[in-house]
Amino acid sequence: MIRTHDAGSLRASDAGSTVVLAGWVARRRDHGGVAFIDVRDASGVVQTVVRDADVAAYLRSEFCVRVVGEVAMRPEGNANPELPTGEVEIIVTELEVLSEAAPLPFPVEGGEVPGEETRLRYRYLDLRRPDGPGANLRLRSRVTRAIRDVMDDDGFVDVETPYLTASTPEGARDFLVPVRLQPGHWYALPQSPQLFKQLLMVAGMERYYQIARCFRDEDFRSDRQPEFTQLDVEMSFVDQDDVIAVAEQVLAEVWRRAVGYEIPLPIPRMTFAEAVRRFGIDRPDLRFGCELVDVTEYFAATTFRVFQAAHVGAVVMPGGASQPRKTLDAWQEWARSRGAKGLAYVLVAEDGTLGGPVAKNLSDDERAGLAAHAGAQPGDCIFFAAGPYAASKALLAAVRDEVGRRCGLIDDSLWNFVWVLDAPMFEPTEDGGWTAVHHPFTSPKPEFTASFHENPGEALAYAYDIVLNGNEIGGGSIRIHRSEMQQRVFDTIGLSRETAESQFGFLLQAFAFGPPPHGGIALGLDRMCALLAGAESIRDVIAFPKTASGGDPLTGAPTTITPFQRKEAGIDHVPGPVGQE
RNA sequence: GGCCCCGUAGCGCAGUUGGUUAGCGCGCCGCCCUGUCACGGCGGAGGUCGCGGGUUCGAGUCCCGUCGGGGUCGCCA
Repeated sequence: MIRTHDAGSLRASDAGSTVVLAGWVARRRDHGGVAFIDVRDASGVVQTVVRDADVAAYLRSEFCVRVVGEVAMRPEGNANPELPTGEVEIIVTELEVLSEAAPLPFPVEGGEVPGEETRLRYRYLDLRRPDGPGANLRLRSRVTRAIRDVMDDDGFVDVETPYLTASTPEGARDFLVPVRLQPGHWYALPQSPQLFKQLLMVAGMERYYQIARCFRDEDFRSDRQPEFTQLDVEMSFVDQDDVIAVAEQVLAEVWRRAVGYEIPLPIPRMTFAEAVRRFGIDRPDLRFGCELVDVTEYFAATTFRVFQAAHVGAVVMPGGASQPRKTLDAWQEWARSRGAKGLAYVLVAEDGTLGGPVAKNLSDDERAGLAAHAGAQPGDCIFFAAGPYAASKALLAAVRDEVGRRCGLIDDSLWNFVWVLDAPMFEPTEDGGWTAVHHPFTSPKPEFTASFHENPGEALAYAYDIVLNGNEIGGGSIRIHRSEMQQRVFDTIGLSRETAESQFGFLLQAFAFGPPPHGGIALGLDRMCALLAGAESIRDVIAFPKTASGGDPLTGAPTTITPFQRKEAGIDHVPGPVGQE
C-alpha cells in the first residue's frame, strides 16, 4: 500500500505518529500562508495543514494525492466536534499529486444533488460523493454477505445457472441474444432461474441458492429495472413452513447486520383473502390503520344508483372533512387518473351531520348510521368505491395509502413484515379462460389438488409472498412435482400438450425420473436494499443503473451495431416455413 | 401504448400580462489573505433558454410537433 493509515481512522491517540495518507482533495481552505486541505478516502476525511503556499495553490477539488505528515493535536479551540477526526490534523511534510482532476461536472462534496441523468453519466463521481449512493453499495455488500453466511450455515449449495437460455413466450418479455453459429436462432436471458432450480431439485441438490441476475424487457418503475437481482432459493422434501422459516432466518440476519434491527420472529401471516378484505391489496402496509370498511350490505337497499353495485367499500380519512373543495376535487382527478369514474365521499361535520354531494342522495336512515358503521368520527371524510369487488378494493387500497401519506399516519421507523398466504391459483383471462396468478409450476394447496381443474376460480395456490411496509420483497411456492398434476394445470390454463412440450418439455421429462417434492422462494435484493437504505428508487442501490428508457448515460448503451456485426450475428436471417428451418 | 410533471451557464434554480443587454447561489479562472472547517475579500469568464416549426412588430414566456429525464396506469407467468 502506498499509504500507512486510513484518513478517517485517525484519532487523538495517533498524535505524534508519522503517517502516509492517500485520497482525494475534498475541500481546500487556502489562507495564503497556511492552507487546510481536507483529504478524503473511503474511511472518511481528515484535515491536513499545508504551509507551502505554492503546493496549496496548485491543488484543486478531487485531485488524487498522497500526503506524508505528522498527526498533531489541533491548537486549543480549533477542534471540530462535527468530525470523527476533528481533534487532530496532519502537518504535511510531503505532498504528491497522484493525478489531477478536471473541473467537476457537479460538486462531489456538498452542493445540491444533481439530476439523475447527470449523476448516471458521471456515476463514478456520484458514487464518490460521501453522502451519495456509494454508501448504499457498501450496505448492499453487507446484505449479500449476511445472506451467504445464513445459506452456508444451513447447508445450501450455491449453484450458477445459465444466463444464455431458451425463450419462453409466457410471462414477461424476454431479452433476446442472437447466436452467430446458428443464424436465426436466439438465446433468451432468464426472467428468473425458476426452471433450472427445479431441475437442480430433480438432480438431488436438495438445498440450492443463488444470488442471480434476472432480466425482463418490460417498462420501468422506480422499483423496476430491466436487470435486477434476486436471492433465489429452492429446497427438496419441504413444506411451506420450512421455506418460510429459512426466509425468516435470512431476513433476520440481513436486517440485524445491515441496520441493527431485530425482526420479531415468527413474522405474522395473513391470507390473501384477508389482506384484500381489510386493506384492498395483497401487499398491505400494516404500519397504519385506516382499514377498509365493507358497506355493501349497509347499502343493499339504497336508492342511490352509484351504490347499487356488486361491492361498496369505504375508507375513512381522519380529519378529512376540513379539506377545501379544491382538494376534494383533486381527489376526483386523482381517482380518474387511476382509471376510476370518480371517488364518492361524505364529510362528517363536527355536529355529526353529513355533507358533500353524495350525502343528499342518501336516505335519512342511511345518513343516520353511516358514520358509526364506517367508524368515522366528527371531522372525518369517508371515501367510497363502488363496483366490481376487485376494482373497488384496488381503488380503496390506493386511497388508503394516499390517506396514510397525507395524514402523516405512517411511521417511517417501523419495519412491518407480513406473510401473505393462500393466493388464488388462477385468475380469469379476457377471453374467458384462466391463467396462472403466480406461475404454472405452483402447486395447489392440498385441499384443492383434486378440484382445481373443475373449479379454477376457487383453487388456492400453495404460495407465499413476504411483504414489508406495503412492498412485496419476495415470493415463492411449493411446486408441482408430479407430471400428472402439471399436465392438469397446463390443461386448465389452456396450454396445449404440444406447446407445453415445446416450451417445458425438458422439465416434464425430468419429472419422469423421480422428482422430489420441492418448493422455494425468491427475494428481491434490490428492493430489500432500497428499503434498508431508505432509498426512493432501486437505482440508488445499483452501481450502474439504467434510465427509464433503458439507456445507460455513462456507456451510451444500448448502441447501434455495425453492418458487419449485423451480418455476423445473423439477426437478419429470414426463417423458412415453420418446421423446415 | 395512455396520462401527469420537468428541460434556462459546469451544477442547483429564478425569470412577472409576451417587451430593451436573460439573472441568483455554488462551482470555474485571476489576484489577495497564517487557524479555517460551507473560510473570507476583490475582479473575471461562462448561455443555440433541449430541438424543429408556428403565432406576433417582438417568444425563455403562447401554440403544435419532437427528443431527453422523472412519475404513474396498462404491462411485469
